[in-house]
Amino acid sequence: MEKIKNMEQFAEVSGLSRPTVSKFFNDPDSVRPSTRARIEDALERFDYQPNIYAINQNRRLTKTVGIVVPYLSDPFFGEIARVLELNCIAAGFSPSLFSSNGSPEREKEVFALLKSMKPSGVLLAPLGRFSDQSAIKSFCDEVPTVLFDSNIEGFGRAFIGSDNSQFTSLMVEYLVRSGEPPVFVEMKTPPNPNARRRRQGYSSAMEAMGLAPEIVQIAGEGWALEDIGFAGAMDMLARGGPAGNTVLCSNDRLAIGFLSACFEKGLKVGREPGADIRVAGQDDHPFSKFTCPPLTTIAQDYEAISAKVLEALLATIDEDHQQGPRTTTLFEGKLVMRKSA
Amino acid sequence: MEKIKNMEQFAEVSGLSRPTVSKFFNDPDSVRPSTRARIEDALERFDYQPNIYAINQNRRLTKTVGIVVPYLSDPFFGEIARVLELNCIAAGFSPSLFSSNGSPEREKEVFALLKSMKPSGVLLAPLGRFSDQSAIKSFCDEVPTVLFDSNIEGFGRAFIGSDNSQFTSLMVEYLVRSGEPPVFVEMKTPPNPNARRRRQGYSSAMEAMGLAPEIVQIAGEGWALEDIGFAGAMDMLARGGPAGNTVLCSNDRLAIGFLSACFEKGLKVGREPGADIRVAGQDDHPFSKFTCPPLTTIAQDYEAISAKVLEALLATIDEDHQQGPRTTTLFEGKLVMRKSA
DNA sequence: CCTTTTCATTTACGCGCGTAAAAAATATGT
DNA sequence: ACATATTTTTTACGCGCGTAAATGAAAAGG
Repeated sequence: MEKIKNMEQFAEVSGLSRPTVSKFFNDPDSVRPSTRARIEDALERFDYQPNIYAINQNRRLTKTVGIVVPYLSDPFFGEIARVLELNCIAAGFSPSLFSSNGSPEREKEVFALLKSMKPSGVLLAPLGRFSDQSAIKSFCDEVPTVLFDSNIEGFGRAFIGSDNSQFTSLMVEYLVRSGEPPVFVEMKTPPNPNARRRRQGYSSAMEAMGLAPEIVQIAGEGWALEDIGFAGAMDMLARGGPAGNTVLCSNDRLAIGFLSACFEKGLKVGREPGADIRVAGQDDHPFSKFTCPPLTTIAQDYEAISAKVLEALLATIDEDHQQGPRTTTLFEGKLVMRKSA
Repeated sequence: MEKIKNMEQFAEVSGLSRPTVSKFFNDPDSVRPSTRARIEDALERFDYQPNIYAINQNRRLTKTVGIVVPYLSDPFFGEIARVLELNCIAAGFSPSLFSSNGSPEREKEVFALLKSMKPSGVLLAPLGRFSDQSAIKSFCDEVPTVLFDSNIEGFGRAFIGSDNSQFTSLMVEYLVRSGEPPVFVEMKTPPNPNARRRRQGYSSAMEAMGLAPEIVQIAGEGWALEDIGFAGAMDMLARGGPAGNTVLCSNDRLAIGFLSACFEKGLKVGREPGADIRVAGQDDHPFSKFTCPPLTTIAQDYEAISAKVLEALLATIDEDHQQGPRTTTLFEGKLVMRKSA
């Protein structure tokens, strides 16, 4: 199979003019079916693909979509990045994936990179509390950005996420109905703003039921949430355990660490008569199904969220001239009853 | 801060000529310190960054490095991708991350994309058995590629991975020394070639100790390894369990599913006197530390592997003219004794 | 102070493609 | 078969930058 180095040559071997071929690559349906067939035929016989750099240089906007997640080795973000990538491809875009790696500096570098890529749009899950707010602001002003997972009020053209207070109150309701009211366990300095809403959701749900909220804030920095949950739980258990026999963790990863600590201490986790403690989480982390016992949690609908994220991006790309108002979409969680609570 | 749209204008405001500025951006040290200072000063006052597409169009090779992993929501690959990304940046490259998503078609698409990106090199963890071999071959011929995790003999300029048979024999030795000899549990049709070497390592280690290897192959396709491990274990346990009280899983993810099934069946896992069964894995998956009980496994040295991967890439980039022979580097695993076996 | 070396500037071309306008060819309807 | 609408070709320009060669200016050395 012969190598062809530019569109000029390819046009020649396919017996057409370069502008026609160019038109084909921008949209195969924009040329006559017979012409299209000739090009596709030539594509079989010759090895050619247009130079993406030359293409993108002349387009004001490229067909690229940036996807930015705060931490790639967190399976939650790995999974949502995977689904977003698939959706982008299906929509005819070329996704470009970045991880901030938990570092605000890296997040800013990614912004600079993305700006220079002139993407059609960016799907951004910001670091949250640690993000350089002004950097995010100026980025969102320049590039059509849809925020997900972690909201920063007023930034970006849309936010799609979970209704965190609904998550928590749903779980609190279930836990209270089926046993003792839960103690809420969270990090003292959580890296992301969802945690705050979950705490608030917990407090108001408890108060609405005439119960006194009880919150335990455990120490620790960074993204090793399981370690933090484990250490926090060991600490709590060493001090006589939580007040009551039920714990609601701010997220599944903390809960996974908590469960591990319970096992270490020989506590039987679950809702059966002989059990010592109930532990619940939130997020339906990919691994929650396999903890021992399997973790009762609130499920985020990954597919629905990422579908909506892309929908929002497409919407903002279309109406780019007459910008509509910023929209916020919150998905409700579903209770996933497993054996831990 | 004024916006500047091209290098011409930027050269003007910094009082230099465009070629000089161009030289600076290619290597800040290639211009006189005083000139460098003037440019960096102008960079503070004006908002300008060169158009990456125009830059890359004229370079034969870009400063990009492609990273391809088979499945991004697998925390193992998430973690190794994260570390590789960091190393690339440190080496002055701009990493571009792709996931094959478990699909050979997607893998080929990624190859096409990468070819058109003219990267300096590519770090590739192929899908393995399902990969289109000829596609990988032609890709490796065209782009300097370093394979990792999963080897395909003869392809790429180097392979860096784990010494899988060492992993297994190390674990077999430990298990035999500390209790009954293990039954080996693996998928009937594992997606990746490491599994085969682990099976072989198991067999030869057992035979070397005068023991009869016993292999259980469980059914299942795809990348939901925990589910497959769980179902396989449930099946085995329903049929009276493995021959003996010790199970060595081909990898940690299967083991995690296996542990979950044991819990479901009320079996006590561990090496203490009262335990029913011992379960071990391989890989030291990020979550193995938090299973109940924590999983005894063989640790891969992520940092060492990814450092070596990048080193190999840099080597092949330098000597691009006089290609040395393909090198293979295998890292030994370390036994991580936790409580499951 | 003058020569040599180093660095910067000028000039000019090319990369591979988008894209616009006008002319030519082809398809469509009657 | 003709007029009209659609598609394709021709021609021509521009994008932002790399890069090479020749010239000019500044730094270094004696």
